[in-house]
Amino acid sequence: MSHTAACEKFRQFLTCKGLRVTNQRLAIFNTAFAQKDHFTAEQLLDYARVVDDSVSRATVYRTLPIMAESGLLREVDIGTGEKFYLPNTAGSTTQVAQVVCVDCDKIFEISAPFMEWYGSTVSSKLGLTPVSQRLQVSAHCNAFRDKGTCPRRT
Amino acid sequence: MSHTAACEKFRQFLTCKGLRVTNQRLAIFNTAFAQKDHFTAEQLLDYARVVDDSVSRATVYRTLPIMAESGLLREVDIGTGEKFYLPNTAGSTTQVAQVVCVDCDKIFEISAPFMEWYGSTVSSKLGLTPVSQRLQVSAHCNAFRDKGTCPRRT
DNA sequence: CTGCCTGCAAACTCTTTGCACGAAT
DNA sequence: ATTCGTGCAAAGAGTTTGCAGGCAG
Repeated sequence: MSHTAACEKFRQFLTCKGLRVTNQRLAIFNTAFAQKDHFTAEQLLDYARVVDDSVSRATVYRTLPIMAESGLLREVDIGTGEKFYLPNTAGSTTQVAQVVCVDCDKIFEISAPFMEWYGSTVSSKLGLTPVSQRLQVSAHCNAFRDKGTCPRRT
Repeated sequence: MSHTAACEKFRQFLTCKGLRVTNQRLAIFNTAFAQKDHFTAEQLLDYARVVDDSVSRATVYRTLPIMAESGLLREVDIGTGEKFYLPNTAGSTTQVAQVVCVDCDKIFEISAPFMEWYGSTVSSKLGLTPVSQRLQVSAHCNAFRDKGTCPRRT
């Protein structure tokens, strides 16, 4: 999905939900959707302020859940205290797992369609209806272990 | 593993690591290991204070990572802001997934040995060595949906 | 005795919220 | 003209940490 098409979808989503299309929301959305990698709320604030310096931290935090609900952004919680976000360029129904390198702080997104099957199977045995599932692998970097550094390292 | 055997293992772990066997650490460990279900740091503080009212919040928070490292306690992070803990009565190498009911706030622990295989497979493709993996399913309670309540509800 | 361990309270991180002003519809 | 959205700063939750005194080894 192109950036402009995504932006149009976001505007539609806002209108559809009775929410207003404000400059701040657009600036935040455009900045978020332009990212190539995972980012945090704080990073998004910095980036969005370059485009529109009137954007505040509060609005970023208030807009992130809206964008996530629209399906245009994915939220990733790897248990480090802060949440990460990622443009959802693929279809929103894709099931993905994360592989997190503890040396490089890099997050890899891996397609894992079997997760949904697992969630359904296990839930039904407990009399539950699955809502979502997440699968995360923490790993060490071989390159870092061998050479003391890694090309992916920040 | 019996409670007394576990306590002995904990003492050994402390000594082995050059850490001191204090009354507070023992009170916290015994309280934690007596739990039948998941508990939070704050709950553990309350429970431990019944046994030894000199136990402080700081010491609970400092002891929890030690107990987790010893393998006698498992740490479960379901992304709700607070961590949960659970006595590790089975062997420490057991791979478990969690099913979290969003209606009842109940956490089910489910054996999922394939997680380890998945972690290894995916990691090796990325030049990584797996450290740990977690698989969590969020689900709604059918009983709650149908009757507006659930026997597991707190 | 030595120095790790402790309780207390303050600090910290990330996120949420109350309020009065400002802008979208 | 309404009403929702906004920035600011303070509050909030959960956890960590600096410090002076206390207890294990």
